[in-house]
Amino acid sequence: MNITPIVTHFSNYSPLNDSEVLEIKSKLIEKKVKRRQFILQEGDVCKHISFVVNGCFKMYKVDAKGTEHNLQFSIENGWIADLGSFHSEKPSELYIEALEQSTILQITRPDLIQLYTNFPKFDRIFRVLIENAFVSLQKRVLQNISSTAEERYLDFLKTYPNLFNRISNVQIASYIGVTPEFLSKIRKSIATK
Amino acid sequence: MNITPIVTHFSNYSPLNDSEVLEIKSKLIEKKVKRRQFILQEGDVCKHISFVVNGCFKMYKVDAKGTEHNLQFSIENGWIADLGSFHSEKPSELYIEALEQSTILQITRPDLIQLYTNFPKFDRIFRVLIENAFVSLQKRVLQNISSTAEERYLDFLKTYPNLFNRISNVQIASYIGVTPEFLSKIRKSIATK
DNA sequence: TCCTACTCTTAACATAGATTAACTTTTTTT
DNA sequence: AAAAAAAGTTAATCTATGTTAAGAGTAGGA
Repeated sequence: MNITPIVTHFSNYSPLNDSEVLEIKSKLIEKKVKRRQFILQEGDVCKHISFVVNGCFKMYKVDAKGTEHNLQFSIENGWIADLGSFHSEKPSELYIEALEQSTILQITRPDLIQLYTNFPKFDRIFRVLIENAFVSLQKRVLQNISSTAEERYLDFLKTYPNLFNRISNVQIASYIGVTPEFLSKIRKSIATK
Repeated sequence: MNITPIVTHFSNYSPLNDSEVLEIKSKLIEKKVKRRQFILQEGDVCKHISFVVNGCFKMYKVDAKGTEHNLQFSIENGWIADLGSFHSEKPSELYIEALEQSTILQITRPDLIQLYTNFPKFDRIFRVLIENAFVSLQKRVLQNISSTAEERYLDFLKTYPNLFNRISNVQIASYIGVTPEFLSKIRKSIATK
């Protein structure tokens, strides 16, 4: 199990010493996930937070009509979990599915709590991580209530330049909250400008 | 300066000992704010996070057309700040304005960092606080991309029962992302069901 | 207490985006 | 390589929501 990516990731927030690296290593579970495979399904409790070593995931909700709505994508060096379910230990309403063959490193809730207790530094690291995620989400909420679909699409391309050439427009449409047909119309309109 | 409300608030996450209470006390700035007064305006760096002792605030963005879009409300025992600006120390694009005569307790960034350093417990407390805020925001994003305006309005009433009888429908409309005129239509349609 | 500014509602008309369905192209699986 | 599945596009039609404008009700500040 190669834990270099996650150690490097944490070190960007706060350098780790040897005992911290050992502790982390003892708590990580490596998992290989095939394209289209789920690591969380509606009704299950989210038992792990997952760090993406390589590959790509989407987290989404399926509404009453059966339509998927993408809440989040994660690629290399990102995290993915239904944090609400993970902390409340209640069944999730979300799915997490691999869009590509992927490798992840998972931590369970008891292990994460132990980690926080033994090394308060991880409280700090995860506080900063989640603060950043929170700020990004706020930006997305603002955009959802104030921008047109075209603006949201253009902003998506700008904000996630490493993602848009890797996932289908169907997935992007679901993320920005329009139908694939309408996104197609938007793309045509942009192209002919 | 009465700091009981904020001490009680923190104690809900993790009990504070005497030295922690003293440290907090030394860092808090009490501020009385009149209705319609701003504690943050576009272009200014957000210098404080503010705990609401009593009163009510809205945080919003003004778009190119001059329309306001409400990102967040905060009442008693809530926090309000543009966390992005606060941490990056870059100018904010947001306004924070009192909807009622209010009292707040503010902490500056240097003081907060000192607090984290002296008492790692606050890393923990704020990590949990922000995790909860993050989960709520995720729910809002999902709703924005998957629900109708009527569903979002009904959910607002359910989620914030202490707020809807305290603020105008104009403010609610701006929060759920519709015009006041359309919210009026929704309310009529609900009433005649 | 009055005045002014805001809030709420209604209605006619306009538009962004959804729906349905059909078809072609590309990607994935076997 | 073939078959199957998914992605992308187009167009016609429909619907949720926006816009503009006007009037009545309410509340906050002087």
